[in-house]
Amino acid sequence: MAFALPVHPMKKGDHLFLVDGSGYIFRAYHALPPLTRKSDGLPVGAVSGFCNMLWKLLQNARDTNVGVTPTHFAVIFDYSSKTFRNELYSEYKANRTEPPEDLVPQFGLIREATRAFDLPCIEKEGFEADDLIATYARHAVEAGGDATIISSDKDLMQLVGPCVSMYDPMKDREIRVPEVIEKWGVPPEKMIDLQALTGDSIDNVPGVPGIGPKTAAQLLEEYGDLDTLLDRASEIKQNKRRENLIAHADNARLSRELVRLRTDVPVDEGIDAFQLNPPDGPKLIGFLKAMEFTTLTRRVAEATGADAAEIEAATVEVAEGAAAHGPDLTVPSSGTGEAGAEGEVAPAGPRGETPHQLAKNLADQAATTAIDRTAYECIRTTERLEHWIGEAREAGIVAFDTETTSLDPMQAGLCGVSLAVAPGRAAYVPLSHKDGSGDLLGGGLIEDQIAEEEALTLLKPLLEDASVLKIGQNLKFDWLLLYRKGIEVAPYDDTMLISYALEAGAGHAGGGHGMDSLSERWLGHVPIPYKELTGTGRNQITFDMVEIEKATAYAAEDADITLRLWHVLKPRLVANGLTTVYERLERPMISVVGRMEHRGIQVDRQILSRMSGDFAQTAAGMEEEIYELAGDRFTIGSPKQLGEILFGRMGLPGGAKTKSGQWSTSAQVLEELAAAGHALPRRIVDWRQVTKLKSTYTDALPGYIHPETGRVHTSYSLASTTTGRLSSSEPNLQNIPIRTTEGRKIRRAFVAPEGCRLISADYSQIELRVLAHVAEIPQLRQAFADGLDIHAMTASEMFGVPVEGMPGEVRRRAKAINFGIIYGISAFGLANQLAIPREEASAYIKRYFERFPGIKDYMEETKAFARQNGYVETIFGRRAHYPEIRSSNPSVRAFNERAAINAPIQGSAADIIRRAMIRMEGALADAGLGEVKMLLQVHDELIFEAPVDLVEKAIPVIRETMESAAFPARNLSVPLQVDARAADNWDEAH
DNA sequence: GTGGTCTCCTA
DNA sequence: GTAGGAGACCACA
Repeated sequence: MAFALPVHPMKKGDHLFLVDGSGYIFRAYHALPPLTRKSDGLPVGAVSGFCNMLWKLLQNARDTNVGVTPTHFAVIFDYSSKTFRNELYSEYKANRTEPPEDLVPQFGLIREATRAFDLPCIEKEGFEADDLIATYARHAVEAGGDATIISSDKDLMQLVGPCVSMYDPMKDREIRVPEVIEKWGVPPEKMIDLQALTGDSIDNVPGVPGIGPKTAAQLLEEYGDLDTLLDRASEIKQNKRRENLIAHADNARLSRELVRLRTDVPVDEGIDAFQLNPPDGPKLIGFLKAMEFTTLTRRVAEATGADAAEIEAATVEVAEGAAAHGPDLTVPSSGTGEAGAEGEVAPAGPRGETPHQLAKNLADQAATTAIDRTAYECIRTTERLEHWIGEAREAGIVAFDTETTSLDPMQAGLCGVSLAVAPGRAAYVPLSHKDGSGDLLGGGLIEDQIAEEEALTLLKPLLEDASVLKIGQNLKFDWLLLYRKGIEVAPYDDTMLISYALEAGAGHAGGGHGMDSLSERWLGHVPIPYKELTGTGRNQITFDMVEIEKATAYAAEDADITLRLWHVLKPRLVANGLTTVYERLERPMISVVGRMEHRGIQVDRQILSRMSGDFAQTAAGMEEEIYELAGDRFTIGSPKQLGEILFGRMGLPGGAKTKSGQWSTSAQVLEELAAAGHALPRRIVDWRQVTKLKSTYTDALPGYIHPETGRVHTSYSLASTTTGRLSSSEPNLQNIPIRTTEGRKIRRAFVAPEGCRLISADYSQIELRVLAHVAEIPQLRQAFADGLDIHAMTASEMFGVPVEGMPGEVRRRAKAINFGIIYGISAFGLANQLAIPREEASAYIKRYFERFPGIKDYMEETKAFARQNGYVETIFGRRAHYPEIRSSNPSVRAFNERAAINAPIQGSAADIIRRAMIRMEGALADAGLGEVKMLLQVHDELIFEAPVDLVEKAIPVIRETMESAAFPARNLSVPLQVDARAADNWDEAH
């Protein structure tokens, strides 16, 4: 260990150690025993290896093969592998692997570990660790010192020289010039040329096909360097090798720029700041204890003379790739920002600008370059289509949009496809446009259109190409349409979901995250309205009847706008720390939900038809009685007429008024009148129930049965709630009745096919559990840990009534209060719910806050946060915006405050089930349960269809996946509980 | 035909 | 008291 020296600049004889932190993480993860976990399950294997390595280098470097003691020390990380270039091309990386889930939390922990060792933790936005290491190594040498790079990455070997060496901490092996030559056959200064020839499949550096390290070394030995080799490539005897070198010379030069490290990064910290100081024993021990590294804790205590028993474990936050570093989730890539931009984003600006400037320029360009609809091409031949596909491949990115005959992706026919490869460079491929000259059966196909099948055959490889990023707006629609046609679009981005991650609830003009409002908001451009082409109402035509010229302007514009929006919005994810939310919670839902919608659920038409008949008879009888009691025939379904009868002619005491000043005829009002002994209101309530069930469910559902699949395919909206919940429509399958016996029967029409069962798995009390976690309420946590009846526990705590033999009414009130808390309680609302005086409700709330003071704190903190920031966050970092929370109108403000209190709870629960859904297919497949299909989501419930013989095996897999869904991103302080059951129909399964 | 209002279904 | 979607009615075009 170095002595405590006064600050001094690095000088001759000094030795700088530069640890490649990001590289180490991946290497340690794979090299060390996989299942090192803390007692609470947190995986810490890589952190453990990292700490041991640091300690060894700091304490006993001389005893290792490094052989020298450092005077300066720094740990370097990738700021985020999503530097601008990854932002633009993250999907461009072939073979890019997502890090394993149990490695993810360790990214943040390793930074924490570095700080606990009191070592500089260096990263710089827009640059990779390798570039920083190269720059600092140069600084050290220029100051007359030496540098040792702690890494075994071949990408860094180009830096090795007389004063710079490398050290592989796993093998305790030094890497100097002879070692590089031994391993690669070339000296360090030729490593760049060697890598340019061999390429790198992980980082997607192209290189020259057919040339591996052996051949590359031999060629460089013979020709000296890459330029000479390429100039004299024609002399090479081997035919294939010569042709490849000539054909891929440009790739080799590009690759050289990708692998060359930059030594001129404008760093924020000088190397003088890396001077090594003695460790802060207690601080380090606190961290090590928190990690439960007992052996190392003991060693550090011995070496620093601290008493480990006296020191408390530190509190260590586990973030899922801490917000600002979410992009660290991808494997680091090589190359510099400027080189990566070469030839691919040429319009963006001169070389040498930082990646973020480049991204900003692209965004500005996308937003400000005028949209010229006359510049779009109409693609009418396969040759032109192939040309555009080539352009898309070259760009590595393509926005696309499908034009169809219907808004329902399960029914829609394809009219055409549009593509955009750069802002302003867009085209439309008409496939099935008609001129109306044909007969009524739809003849009159216009000539000079590529046949759909032919076009899709050409497009499929592009749409499925792992190295080309596809961009859509509301992509689930196009994804599902193409999925029906045997194309699985990947990889992709969705501008609607990016916008949603950025500002759910922000509520700007135009409402949501549709293309028209996004275009207006971000590009200042109003796209051609769809209705301008198709008309509206009874004269509306389908898109295939639109003139091709107009269709081209419209469709190509959509693709153009989508691409521009992506340039503008995608960088904002990084800037706002929302990349992780988008990549882990939003984007993966497209294919998961797309498949669910595609599967649909079987609905028994007979059951519904029979019920409709029964309901019709019942309602007819009721109507006669109602007319009798009212003394007149009227439209019972008209609240206005009903109000006039009840409160006008019959003179019953009116209760509440509606917004527009009418007497309310809500069920609540009618129930009160019925309780007061009036006959008519009771009949009305019953009639409404029956007609509601008939019109909304038993009559409507059969109309949604798909003509070909015979099943019902709902459509889930991924971006229409403020909190992160899904919504379901056409039909809405998230509001199928359950509360009443009559209504519940409708669920019996949702069935499993012959030989299968439906499995229903639902989270028990998930929102209260989330509340107990986020508000840190000890009694609630304990009650959940003990598996108690949470409402009874609440009642017992509040009213002092023992749980044994508690009256139902007492528990019911506590339950209402618990729900009220989740909804951002008000005395008014609780009084309403429980039909008690407001004063009494007030007293309940007061007592609740006294018993659970953490709740009050949570509410106040949440409101303050929302006022301060205009949004609130779920435990996974999803944001829900409440721009009106600062309204001067007290009722608007109060409403927003309640919503802001509710959103983190409802939204965290929504995030958890999203995580479960995203993992479910893989979990089932891993268990050999690929035939078990997830069909529906109802906020806290998932419905599956499974072959009978797989049901018993599937249930534990489903339950386990759901119960562990928060992990490892978050360690909930409360267990999640899932109840699951199987049956022939949804009623009995639930 | 479109849009607002009222009511009611779910978590 | 939170978050949704949908059907019926009705006034407006």
